[in-house]
Amino acid sequence: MKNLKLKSARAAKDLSQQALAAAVGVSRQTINAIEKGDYNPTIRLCIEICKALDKTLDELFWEDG
Amino acid sequence: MKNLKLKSARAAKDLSQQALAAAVGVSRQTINAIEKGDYNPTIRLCIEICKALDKTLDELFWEDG
DNA sequence: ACAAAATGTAATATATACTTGACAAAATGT
DNA sequence: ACATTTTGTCAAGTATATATTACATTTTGT
Repeated sequence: MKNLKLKSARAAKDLSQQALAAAVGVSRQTINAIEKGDYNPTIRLCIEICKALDKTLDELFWEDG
Repeated sequence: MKNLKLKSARAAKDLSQQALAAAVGVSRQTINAIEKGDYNPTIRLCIEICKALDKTLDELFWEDG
C-alpha cells in the first residue's frame, strides 16, 4: 500500500523525490517505489529517511491498525 | 552493531530465537543475525517483530544518538 | 503555449536479505 | 554427570532490495 505519510512529510520539507534520494544516498526510483508501496525498504534506509525528514520510524513507517 | 533492545525485549517475553522466528515467519538464523547486528532487516520484518514483542519500531530499532 | 522539473514506470543488472542444512559450543534442567 | 535446549556460526542457494538507463506523462513556472 502507498506510504502517504512519507509523501506528505517529504512535501512538508519541500523536497523532490530526487532531492530526498540524494539526501539519503539512494536512487530516485527507490524513493518512488517506497512511496508507491512497491517494496519493502531496509530499516537502515528507513532510519536515514526519517532523519532527513525530522520524523521517527513510528511516525513514517508504523502501520495504522 | 548488536541490537540489545531486541534481545532484551525477546527475553522479557521468554521467547527463544527459534520461537520468535516461528512467530514472525523467518528462520532462526535471521533473528540471530539481526540481534548480532550482522544485517539490515526489512521494515516489514521489523514491524512483525515489534508486534510479536509488543513494542514499537522506535522502541526496538531507533538508534540512540 | 512553452520549457523545465517532477513523477511514473519499464528492463536488465548487482548486492544483499533470507533460507536450508549442518555442526559445535554454551546454557539450562534434572 | 547427563540430556536437552539455546545460541553461534559457516557454506551454498534463492528471493528481493536497489542501481542504472531510458522514456512517457504530469505538474509547475513564466
